[in-house]
Amino acid sequence: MQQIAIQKPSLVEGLVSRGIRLTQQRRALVETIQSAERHLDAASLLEQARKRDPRINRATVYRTLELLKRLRLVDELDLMHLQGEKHFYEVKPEVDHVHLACFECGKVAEFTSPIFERLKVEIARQKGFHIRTIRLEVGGRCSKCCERTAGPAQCGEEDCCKDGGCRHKRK
Amino acid sequence: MQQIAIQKPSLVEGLVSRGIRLTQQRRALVETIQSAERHLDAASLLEQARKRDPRINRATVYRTLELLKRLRLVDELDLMHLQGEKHFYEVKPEVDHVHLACFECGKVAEFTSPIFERLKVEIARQKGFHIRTIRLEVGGRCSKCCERTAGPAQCGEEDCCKDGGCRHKRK
DNA sequence: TCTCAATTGCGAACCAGTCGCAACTAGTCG
DNA sequence: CGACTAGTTGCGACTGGTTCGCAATTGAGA
Repeated sequence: MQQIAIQKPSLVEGLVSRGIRLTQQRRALVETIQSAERHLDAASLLEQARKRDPRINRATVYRTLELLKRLRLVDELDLMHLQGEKHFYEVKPEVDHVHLACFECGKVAEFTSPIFERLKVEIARQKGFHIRTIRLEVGGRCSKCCERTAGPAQCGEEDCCKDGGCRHKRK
Repeated sequence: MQQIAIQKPSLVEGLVSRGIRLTQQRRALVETIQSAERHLDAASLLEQARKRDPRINRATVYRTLELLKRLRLVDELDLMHLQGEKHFYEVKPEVDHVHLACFECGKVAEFTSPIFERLKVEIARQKGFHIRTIRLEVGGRCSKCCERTAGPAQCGEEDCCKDGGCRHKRK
């Protein structure tokens, strides 16, 4: 039996099926997001997308992201402000997942769990809240960094790092 | 039997016990956060704190918040960008809670659940991730708004609001 | 009370994101 | 196929939250 990779929903299709005009720029942006290997912020999205179509403007990036968010085709992330205030984007997955951001090495891991799904159900039921978007982000120290440095502060800040990392510039 | 209110940890104490210098400005800021009835952003925190000590400067607000975050005495929230890009702050509670932001009426509700606690344990165990901070935010439509307007879009945007609200300016 | 590292105020700078408007274009209709 | 037009884009100025460098001030230990 062949292993079938989890298919991300097609953004182009998502736009066309809603009757949204598919411009050259939107196509380039959307294809870039779709094929990205990591979470892109607006600036790197622009940079990447310009390889497909150099005419794209910064404002168009933001307008397109706004559109995609509104249509719930992409999710917006903060990744615990690992890299300043900017936002990151990913194709909205079939199943919501947790983002685990390591303050030490900067890696971002993803995690799905039936318990997360149960939590969503409980929120909806107990509070009568209709969930449109949900964002669960965790900041701390990943397993590798826990092993590698099992104690002392990495950043030189007092009272910091010792139990899970920090976001200071390294000294 | 007397009902005992859940006590928020004291920020002043938290600073003093760590040997952090307690300036007039910090005291005013910290007392303001502690006694706030709603989630404050940096600007309203400044405004409120100036009633206690008018000398406080904007930069000091940000520097103090940075300090409090680093010491894990306060949590930083986005509240799903309900009101633009600014951040909100609250005294870090004994038990982590979910923030439910209604895109319709703008109210923010809080929610604690044993399932949330179990999820944290599972993240730590399954991924070997040491959690430093966790932030679970939900955007959508609260129960009152679901009752009040059981269907049509509120914002005038097409393909929007109909199942959970949006963040558009109302037309 | 003296001392000095830590903290503050000030104002300029930064940077992600937004806006108004004229020019352009995707997709429809004749 | 070519004209039409609502929707989209590029441009560049702007906004608003946040940060920074530096000189002046201050809390708290000696």
